[in-house]
Amino acid sequence: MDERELLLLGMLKAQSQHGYQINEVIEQNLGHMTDMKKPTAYALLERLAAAGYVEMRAEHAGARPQRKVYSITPRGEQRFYELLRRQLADAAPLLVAGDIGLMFLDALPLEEAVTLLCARQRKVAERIASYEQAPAHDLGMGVDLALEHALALMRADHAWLESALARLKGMAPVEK
Amino acid sequence: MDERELLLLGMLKAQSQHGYQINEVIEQNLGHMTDMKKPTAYALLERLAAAGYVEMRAEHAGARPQRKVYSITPRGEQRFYELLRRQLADAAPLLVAGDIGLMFLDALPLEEAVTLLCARQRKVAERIASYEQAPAHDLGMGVDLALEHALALMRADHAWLESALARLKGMAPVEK
DNA sequence: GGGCGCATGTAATGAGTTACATGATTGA
DNA sequence: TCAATCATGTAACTCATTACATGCGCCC
Repeated sequence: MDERELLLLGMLKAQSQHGYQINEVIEQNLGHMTDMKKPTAYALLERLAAAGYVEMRAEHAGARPQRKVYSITPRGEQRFYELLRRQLADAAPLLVAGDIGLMFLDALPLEEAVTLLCARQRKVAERIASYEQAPAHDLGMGVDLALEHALALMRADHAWLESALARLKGMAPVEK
Repeated sequence: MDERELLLLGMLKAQSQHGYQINEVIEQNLGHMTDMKKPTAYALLERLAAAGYVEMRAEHAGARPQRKVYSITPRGEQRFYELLRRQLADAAPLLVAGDIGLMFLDALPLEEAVTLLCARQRKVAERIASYEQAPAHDLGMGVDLALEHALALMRADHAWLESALARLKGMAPVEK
């Protein structure tokens, strides 16, 4: 949750924006980094405004619907740096949901387990490919770093699956 | 959420248990795999019972407090296999909270960024060490697989930090 | 009899998602 | 005029967490 706050503050620090804009950037450019949904972002922006971290000014200027442009406040900048420092120094526990499945792998016949993990590996490969051709940086070099980090983890995941599959296949045909 | 259901069903498939027992195993042996808290587990068990996936029978046998022993039902086993297959074949999006921080790294002076990432790397190293001396397997070989997988990812994380730090340090002293 | 371990929860709170609602403008 | 896009949400629901509550038995 903190990371979503950091994301919004960071985006507003780079440039004042209205909610729709923010949601567009998230959907189109940052889909790899967060899965925050639109209503969540709108609600968070309101909470940030209530906390005094951002300011809202209505703007039904020339354009069509009235929009609410948010800008970061000095207190918001402080908050941004606080969250940023905390998150950079912190190592998230890194719980992968799929690991629970791995735990019970031996409940299935080896052959099927291999098939399923192959499918998983294929999906990981696809995701890697989609990250690799990500649409260049928009918000500075940090985004590249983050993307690279995500890629490194996914490649490790793929490699681990490779070795696990090799081992599983190795023990499969013994019992026949 | 599905993975928590899978975890409980898997544990009950291996052996009928009461809630307290399950929570103990989770706290003591599976702390690396899930962060589910006690009240959550109790509530989930009730939901599973309501759904007909597990059966509950009260047992105020010899021992002290009355306990509720849960056993998996045939429908529960079906559900278990369904969830297991889905999760084995599925590649979770793998969103790491810390990546958001990385995105805004350039908002800090290089030197400080390096210090903070060093701290993060240290924490990752500690976590790796704690996983490495994990208390052997309890629930079959699958647990070892899952642990190994988690370790592989953490080692990749550590290695990536190493290379990123090297690069950052390389560009630091230019501007002085 | 006082504290610890066993065993089960409840209540309050908050965060997030999905699906839906609303209304204005622009282009075909 | 109809659909798409812009722009903002609300309502209902689910899930999870935290902090607290309860009560029994065992051991010192």
